[in-house]
Amino acid sequence: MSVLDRVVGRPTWLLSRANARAQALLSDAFSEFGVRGYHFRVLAALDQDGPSSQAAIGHIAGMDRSDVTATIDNLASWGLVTRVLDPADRRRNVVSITDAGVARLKELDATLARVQDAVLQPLTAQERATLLQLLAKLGRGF
Amino acid sequence: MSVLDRVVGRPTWLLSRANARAQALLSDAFSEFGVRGYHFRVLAALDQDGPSSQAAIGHIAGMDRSDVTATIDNLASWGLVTRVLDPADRRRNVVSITDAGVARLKELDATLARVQDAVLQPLTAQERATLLQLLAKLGRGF
DNA sequence: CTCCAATCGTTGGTGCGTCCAACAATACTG
DNA sequence: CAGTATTGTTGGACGCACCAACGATTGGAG
Repeated sequence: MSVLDRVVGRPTWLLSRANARAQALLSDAFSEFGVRGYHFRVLAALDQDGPSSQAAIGHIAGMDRSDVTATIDNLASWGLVTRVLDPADRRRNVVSITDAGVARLKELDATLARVQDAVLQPLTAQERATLLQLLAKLGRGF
Repeated sequence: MSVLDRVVGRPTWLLSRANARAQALLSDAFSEFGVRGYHFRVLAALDQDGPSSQAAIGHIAGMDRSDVTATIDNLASWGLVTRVLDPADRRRNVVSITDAGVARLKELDATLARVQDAVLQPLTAQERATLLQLLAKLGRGF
């Protein structure tokens, strides 16, 4: 027995276990590209909304501004995004995804899709739909 | 729109959101006692199995030995557990929960139960049962 | 009985995701 | 113009989970 009777079966425990497993699969898959969740989220935000300020990226991707800064430091050093001062508002940077960034994002997208499938693998199609619906209900009220 | 179309609805995202919400409720509730999840898990392990070595606690509670050490440092300094060298095997410590520890655990147990309810509050009884069952399936294969 | 392998506790470090406080530079408002 | 707000950056923190190394100790193989 590897876990406590008092804890096993508790919703908070089951949620954290299931999430831990999903995140492990995800970060494993992403690590093959030397990338973390933050990198993907920023790339996806840029692909979706086009060139944006870092504050806008943070808002869209649900990240703190300071974390956006660090993440873009990485992405820029890898040539996946460019960061230039906004001439119209010199407080802002205009961050844009590069061709290499789009290509990498495409790979990450495919990887992400595979991970979703691996995560849900123990469930039938019916169960998957039910689970997602219930999780969505649980998520509202953040 | 606060989140990415590409991410919302994805199982990994929903899981992490739902889990984040649950953990936030939990750590909020525990923080009123100045306690974290590790403290609860160690106290619960000791209450369940009686005086144990730190290695046994780690095994039962699913924690790394090093984290057990740090957690017991805290609990001992708060008077919730005692740690004495095992005369029968001087590599081991025998860790025991104190009366104060039992009392604290009782409070934490009640708190934990309230949190479970708060987490599941958006769901009907039927939905709760279904969710727990599906999460359990997902958790297997850790 | 000796030597080697295994175990225990401890220290110190890594990683990820999340969050906060402070600061200088710049923009906007009254 | 004065004061307020926003932006990016830096540096730090937290919680949970891991890992590597070390000395001390024990147990087993020969």
